[in-house]
Amino acid sequence: MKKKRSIYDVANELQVSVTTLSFVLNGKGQEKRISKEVIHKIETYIKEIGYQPNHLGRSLSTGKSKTIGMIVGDINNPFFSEVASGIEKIALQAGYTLIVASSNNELNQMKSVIKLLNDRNVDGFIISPITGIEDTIADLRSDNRPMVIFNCHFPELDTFNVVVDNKQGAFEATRHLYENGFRNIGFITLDLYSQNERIEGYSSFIESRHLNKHILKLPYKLDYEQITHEITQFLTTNQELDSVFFSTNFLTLSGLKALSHLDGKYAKMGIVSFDDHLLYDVLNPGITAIKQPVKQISSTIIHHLLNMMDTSDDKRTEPQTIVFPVDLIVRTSSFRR
Amino acid sequence: MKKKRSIYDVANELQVSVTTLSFVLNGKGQEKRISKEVIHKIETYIKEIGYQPNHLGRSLSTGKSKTIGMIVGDINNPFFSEVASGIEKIALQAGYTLIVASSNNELNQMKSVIKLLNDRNVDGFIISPITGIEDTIADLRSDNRPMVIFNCHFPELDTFNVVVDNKQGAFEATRHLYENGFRNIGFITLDLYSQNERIEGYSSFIESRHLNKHILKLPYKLDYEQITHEITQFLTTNQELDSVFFSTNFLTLSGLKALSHLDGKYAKMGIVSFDDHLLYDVLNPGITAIKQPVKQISSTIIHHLLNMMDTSDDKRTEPQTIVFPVDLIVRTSSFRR
DNA sequence: TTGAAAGCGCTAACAA
DNA sequence: TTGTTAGCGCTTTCAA
Repeated sequence: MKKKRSIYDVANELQVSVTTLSFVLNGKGQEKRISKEVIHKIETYIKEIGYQPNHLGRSLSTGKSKTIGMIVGDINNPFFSEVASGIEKIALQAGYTLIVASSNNELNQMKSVIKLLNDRNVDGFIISPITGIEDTIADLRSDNRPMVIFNCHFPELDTFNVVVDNKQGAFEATRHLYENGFRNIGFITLDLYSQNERIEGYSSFIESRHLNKHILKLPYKLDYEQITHEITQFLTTNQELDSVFFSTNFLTLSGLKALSHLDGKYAKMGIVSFDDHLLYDVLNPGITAIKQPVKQISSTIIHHLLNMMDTSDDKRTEPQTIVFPVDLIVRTSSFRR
Repeated sequence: MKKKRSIYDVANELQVSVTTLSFVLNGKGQEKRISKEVIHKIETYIKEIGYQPNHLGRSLSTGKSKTIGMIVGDINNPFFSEVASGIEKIALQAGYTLIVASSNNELNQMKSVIKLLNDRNVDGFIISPITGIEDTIADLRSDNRPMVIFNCHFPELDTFNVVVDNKQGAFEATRHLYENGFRNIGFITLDLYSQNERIEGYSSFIESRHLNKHILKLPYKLDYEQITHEITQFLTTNQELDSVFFSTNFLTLSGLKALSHLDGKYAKMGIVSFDDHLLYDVLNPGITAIKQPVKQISSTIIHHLLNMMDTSDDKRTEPQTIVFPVDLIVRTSSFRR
């Protein structure tokens, strides 16, 4: 691997000082009153030889790595991968590189990737948190690290959060089933912090109509087969159910699998899923879903983070929680068939 | 943000020299014959204050960033995200951070992210290439940069490649339809380099039985709606088709959508998809698919790359192409119904 | 308008 | 066995 030219080499070849060169390289030519000719000469030469300043040297010197660390539950989850790719795009344009790491919803894993990213001197964090990580976040926060929390948040921490109205979404999904004549609505969810508001939304509607709650809260670390098995159990032991509201995409898939294995009666169950999926449109019946505004979420996250990273510690945006409404995409699965 | 201790600060506090400290920090204590007590003292203190050497300083000094750059077509594609997360896991354990960037199948985008990653001093590349990128890859190659090519490859470049037997897979998928009685098999694919072998596989089988080819090659940059539209067109203008083989996951989704909009006759078409998907199992009929061995692919890629990065330029593994076989997962969509 | 040089944090050759 | 010190490539203060 051929060694790249350093700024000294280039300065030498150009017969200018490194200072001058550095100024021009950083677009401070005007500001520092470098002569037009010199600026031109430098720029031409740079382009010609394709010189690129070494990022590491620059980072070490400036203390900024121009890197953003993002921690999601699981990058294979379409919601996360879409948010991540939306963010990546804008980050790139702003000169930042995005490093995405998965926590797999495990506390230790999450702590260790935060540490890793920290050791890598990321300039900012984007985190989808899980229970138990509060302290770590509080530490980063008190250290004044630019950071945006998304997907769910801890109200007791004064962080900058971007979330959707999970409670309202779950409430409406449940109501939607109710309004279509379903009275025994089951709710299948995960034992994850991010699901709490959805549970609240469901419970809140059920209580408001004095219906019976049927909640299945699954450990988050089960695989597809196991979840399908658990759901099958749940459905068969709760014969009165006429409809189900799934709290995530993945659960819906397992749930549909489970339903398809059961007898005819189940083919008529009402179904709603939290999180939309391209395939829901293709299925028969089409699956009614709560859709999160992914584009808006990702763009809000990255713009605020960029803003925080550009601003000096003291006058950063106030901590706040931005809540996006969700959409109910009505398809046929939520109707009586 | 509080300033972190440097190695000098710590050396001072410990009353040892930076050299000693650096050696111990890098696990060279034994090798450099540092006394057991000193090693112990250092390790204890390090742990106590939670000191972590600055990565940038280290990288600048060693010339290794301990970072791997991966370029995929689109991180939202489940195939890529699964390969990426498999790689990330192993890379992390080996002390490497993975940066994943999407090319969106655009040449310029791909060139610019390769440049970006290069400027970021990544130690190795993992690339899913597209047409037109040959020269860039050849440059990296002649520069002796550790690199693994996957998904598809250019036989004329002597790179290290990890691919599946696309041709054989497509051949068998087509044969499978044939053996189930379908005689007018359409093939819907994309205008991407990575699809060429699949086209060959299809063509090869069709020719071997003297059947008629029906190929729809779509521009890769269409969105879901447009693709659905094009497929609908294709199906209605080729009334003789009794089955379709879709070249990618995403095409299958659009295709199913298109089929669902057409009249009853289409409900009986034979269907096979290249690339499996969790949902294929849930659909009715279940979609028969060619499944790539994702785990093996990702593990092979990263292990070989780690190996290349650990080895001095001259005695690296010979360039070679590792080809994995694919599996045909038979479900009901490929039977006469 | 330009140059010299210190410093960012770390590694490792060399000296002691 | 430990300490000194010269880089790694860049930014930026200070002086000219």
